[in-house]
Amino acid sequence: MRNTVQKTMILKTVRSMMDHPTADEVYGKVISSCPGISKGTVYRNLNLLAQEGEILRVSIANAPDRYDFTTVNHAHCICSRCGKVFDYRLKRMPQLNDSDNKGFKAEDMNIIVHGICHECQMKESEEKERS
Amino acid sequence: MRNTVQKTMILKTVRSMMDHPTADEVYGKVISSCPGISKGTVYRNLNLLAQEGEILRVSIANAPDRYDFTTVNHAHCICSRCGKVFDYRLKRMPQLNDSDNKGFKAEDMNIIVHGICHECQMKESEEKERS
DNA sequence: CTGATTGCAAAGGGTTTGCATTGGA
DNA sequence: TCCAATGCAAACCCTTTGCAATCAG
Repeated sequence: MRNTVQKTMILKTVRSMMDHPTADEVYGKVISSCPGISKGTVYRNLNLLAQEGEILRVSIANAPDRYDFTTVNHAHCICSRCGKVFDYRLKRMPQLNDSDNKGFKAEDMNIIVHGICHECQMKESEEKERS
Repeated sequence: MRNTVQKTMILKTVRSMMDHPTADEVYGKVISSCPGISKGTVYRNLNLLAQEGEILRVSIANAPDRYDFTTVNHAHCICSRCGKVFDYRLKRMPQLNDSDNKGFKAEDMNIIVHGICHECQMKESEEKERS
């Protein structure tokens, strides 16, 4: 496992982006500090960094994966209109319990809430008023 | 909205499969009662049926979508080894609450637990013994 | 009749992978 | 030196889509 310029810059870039960027968005930003870097390298290193526990990969069905500088597990929500992803605050995170689940050994839990973000709700009611 | 033979058979097939089949698995089964049906039709009708609320589409990151004859929302777990999907029983489903989340209007929640199923755990310990 | 639905095949998006080349330790 | 990491492009998987033909209402 080597420390390449590319890997270092990718990690630094993800840590500077607080808005759950996609691999493509990370690529778009890292290319300025690391010209000529390839998309494949970005994908490879994001995966490596996630495996090493440096960043969190947030997989969302029917949408590109996101990367999160925070590695503590928490719920996310995604807006069905604009596709933006936010942290979602739950009163309590549900507990994993293997005993009720036929010996399934749980290791990780992903919670994704689908809905409409505040901004898109505003836009929507504006559009309704106009018509 | 028409009632075609294909749509009827697809619904009947999903209702007969209790193991969270993928679109491809539904196709593999429906083709015997409906020879010559195309994969596109299966995808299209699974989507329609999910929209109509007849079945539940379970989207899982980095894995093909599954279809569930039960439409009440519940958590699922997927085995990282064999890819099988099961229902996952939680002590309590977390509550959606818009008030803590900057006006995000939550509509739906997906919970996926990743881990190893009982069968694969058994296989794994067998393999360890053998070596 | 007529437009919704089909079969087919091609396109699509996001991600991974094979390979020759490069470069860190 | 030597193998891990890179850049590039092609392959990959799952799903959707465009189109002419078909068929249910």
